[in-house]
Amino acid sequence: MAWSTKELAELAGTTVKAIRHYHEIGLLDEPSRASNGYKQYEVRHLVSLLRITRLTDLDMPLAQIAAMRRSDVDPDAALRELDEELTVTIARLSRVRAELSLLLGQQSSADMPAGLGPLGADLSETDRSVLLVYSRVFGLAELRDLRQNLVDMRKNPAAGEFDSLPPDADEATRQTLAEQYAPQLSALISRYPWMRDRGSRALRGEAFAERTISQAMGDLYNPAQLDVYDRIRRLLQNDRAS
Amino acid sequence: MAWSTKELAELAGTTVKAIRHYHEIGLLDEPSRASNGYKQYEVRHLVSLLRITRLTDLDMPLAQIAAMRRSDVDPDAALRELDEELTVTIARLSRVRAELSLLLGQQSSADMPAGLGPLGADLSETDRSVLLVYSRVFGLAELRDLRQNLVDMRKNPAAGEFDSLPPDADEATRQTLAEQYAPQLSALISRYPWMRDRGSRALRGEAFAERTISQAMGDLYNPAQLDVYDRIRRLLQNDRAS
DNA sequence: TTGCTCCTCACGTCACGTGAGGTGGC
DNA sequence: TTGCTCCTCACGTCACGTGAGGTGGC
Repeated sequence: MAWSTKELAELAGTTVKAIRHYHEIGLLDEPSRASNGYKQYEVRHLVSLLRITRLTDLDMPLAQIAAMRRSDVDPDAALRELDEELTVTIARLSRVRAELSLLLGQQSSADMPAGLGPLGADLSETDRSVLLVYSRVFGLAELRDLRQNLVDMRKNPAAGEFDSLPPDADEATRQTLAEQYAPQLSALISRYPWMRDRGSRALRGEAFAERTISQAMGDLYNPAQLDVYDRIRRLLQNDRAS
Repeated sequence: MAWSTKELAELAGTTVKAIRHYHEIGLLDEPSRASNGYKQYEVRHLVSLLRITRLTDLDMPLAQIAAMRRSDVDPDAALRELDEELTVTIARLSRVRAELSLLLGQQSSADMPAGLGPLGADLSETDRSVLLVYSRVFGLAELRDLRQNLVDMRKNPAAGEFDSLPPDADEATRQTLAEQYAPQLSALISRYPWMRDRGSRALRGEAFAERTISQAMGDLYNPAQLDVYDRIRRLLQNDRAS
């Protein structure tokens, strides 16, 4: 006339396997057995099980339920702790939802740094990669300036040629490209003066930022393109020197 | 000059072990190795990894991220699905918090059925067990009536004697006890008429409710106490018959 | 030589779920 | 005999974490 495992599970609104699991970890006493080995649950097991399911419904870990049973822990303190964790979790999930709705509402692609909002469709894949790398070493404010930079540079008439520049482009071509970009970059640096010593804005130290960025450029641009950057840099230095 | 696993982890705000895990499940390509076997990560790995961490931060399962990568799934649909799950989760956690604050604020003990609020301190452990069992086969409204019943019966002058009734109590004692309880129970049944055919209120069928309750009583009361209940029942039947 | 970093197994965690294979009751 | 229930392993799931034991660079 006692309850079977399945009946107990039904009564408690849980599963047979959950009950067996509670037995395994010693959280729930095993009942006596019938002659055929079937478990015979009594009210005391249902009472224990209901306490467990109630607390697991509150997202309390089984280990903590066990601790409460051994009275290692003040029940009230455990519940308060649970409540604090819930507050944190809910806050996090709400932030996640907010970010999701940003991603969904606008066309901001998922492989752009968070916080930049939409825009990025006007950039090449290389540009987006550059932005992503920069996002790991600079703050959001710097990132916005850099994105604007990249967008403006897209509009340079030489942009197409730079993108498709073959690795073995000859010197004249590289120099011409550099000269086409130099005035624009000069203007950009005047507009965003911090770029002159961007190291000071680096989040994790100047050395790390420089290493990270130079490696990224080595990955993203071919030798000819890198040389164009180098030539631009020298042109701007001469500019300031004169 | 490439990034080490640790550097990549730092850049992406994750751990070395997470990266290795993504390699294992084929979610992130392995980079080429240096002569000493060290991994050499490039920008493309950082870009891939950042997409992964961004989506895991949104609580997207890795399997789904993989599906998105294989373009098995529409990214937007995946994000919307995520959003729906978040809505559900947040709602659940908020309900949990509400229940927690009930448990904390009032002195409602954790081994009472949920929804009954406080009160229960006036009941014996046996009574609380009875209520718990009833809570699995009756609705909340019935449960409230039953609790009131138990509280009222606590006030019966014979309550103490019933609780400590020895299993081998003689017949006269049992009969006297039954007669002390009968009028009160009679009044209670008039007050809550549904109790006369409680089976019709059972949530999961009358047979199940009857079996559950009779087994619970067998567990909770000794033979003498059960006999008292039986005698009360007969007294009430005679009452109605006359 | 010492301390630090990188590597690869292999096993652990959490709360169960999912078969596999066998037995008992009607 | 058939179908249903119960039982016990043993392994799987999810997203990694935690050592163990070995090697390389300075």
